[in-house]
Amino acid sequence: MAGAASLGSPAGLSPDLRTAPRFLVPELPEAETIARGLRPHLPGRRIDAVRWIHEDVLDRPGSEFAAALTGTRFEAVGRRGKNLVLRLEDDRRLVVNLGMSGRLLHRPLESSAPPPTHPAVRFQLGDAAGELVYHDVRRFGTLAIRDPEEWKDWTDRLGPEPLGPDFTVEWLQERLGESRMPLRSWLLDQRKVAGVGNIYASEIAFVAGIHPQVPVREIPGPMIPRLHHATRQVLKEAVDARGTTLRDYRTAQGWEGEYGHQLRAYGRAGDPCRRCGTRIVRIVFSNRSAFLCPECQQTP
DNA sequence: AGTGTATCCTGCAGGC
DNA sequence: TGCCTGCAGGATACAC
Repeated sequence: MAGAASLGSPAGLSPDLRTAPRFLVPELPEAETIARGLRPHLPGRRIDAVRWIHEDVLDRPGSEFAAALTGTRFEAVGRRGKNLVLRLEDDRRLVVNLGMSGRLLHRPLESSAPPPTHPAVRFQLGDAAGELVYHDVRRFGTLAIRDPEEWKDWTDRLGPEPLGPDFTVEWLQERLGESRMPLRSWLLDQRKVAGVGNIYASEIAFVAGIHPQVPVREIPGPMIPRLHHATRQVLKEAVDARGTTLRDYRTAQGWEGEYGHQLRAYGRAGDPCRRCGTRIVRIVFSNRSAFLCPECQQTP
């Protein structure tokens, strides 16, 4: 199985289903969407009990994990790159990396929503506030408790937030000049920039009009503001759309994101480029698919 | 410095 | 109908 067919589907499905990616990749917009969904519910809530269904997502034995959190209150809900950061009242953080299929959802005590199919960890909240459920089909996600020093070390190792003030054209220009990595690989490296995964990397390269395999130091200077703008634009649009619609992905309230319909390149192999009509191509490098328009994204 | 491979895990498409 | 295989991906470790 190669090319378009690997992300396509049998004839007979609607065009939307045929072209929309159907694999979960929670990236910055999905994490942001979940954070926004949890923010009204978690701050101030006490963790009354922690039950683990799948210990393998925890950073320590389940009993230790539960003991470390029980009785503590959530203070704030944040995000760092693709990770959710739940700050506790004692300044520790519960850092949730969603991996490939993780999601974090709040369930009120009397919820009419169907129960989660693959719960991995459940946090029972005090004051009849229901529960916080970490749900993860594939369990590539991780939940780590970090004290303030560990948190600082961890967050310092990540690159800047692409939607934050440190991600500037000047910074980008300087960093790109230091590396021979292909653009897609560079964007995926969380130490360079935090929050971009395989879906949005293809989208960003498309919007910027740059081939994903171009070594970043060879990107012409005049293209760098365009890449900077494309990065922000794609991520902002996706945040506004509440993430990409993917089979496994749901927001904290159980909604589906809308960005899947707006994808320009990812998952569209064989379909016409929305800009020029040329067929979108799927290539594989570094063991991952990238999607591009061979006309719009010629190597500079 | 960068690439490729394997690992964790599950669902699902496709072949038979 | 169902079994089997391959594939998808984030992060990481490791060999080259």
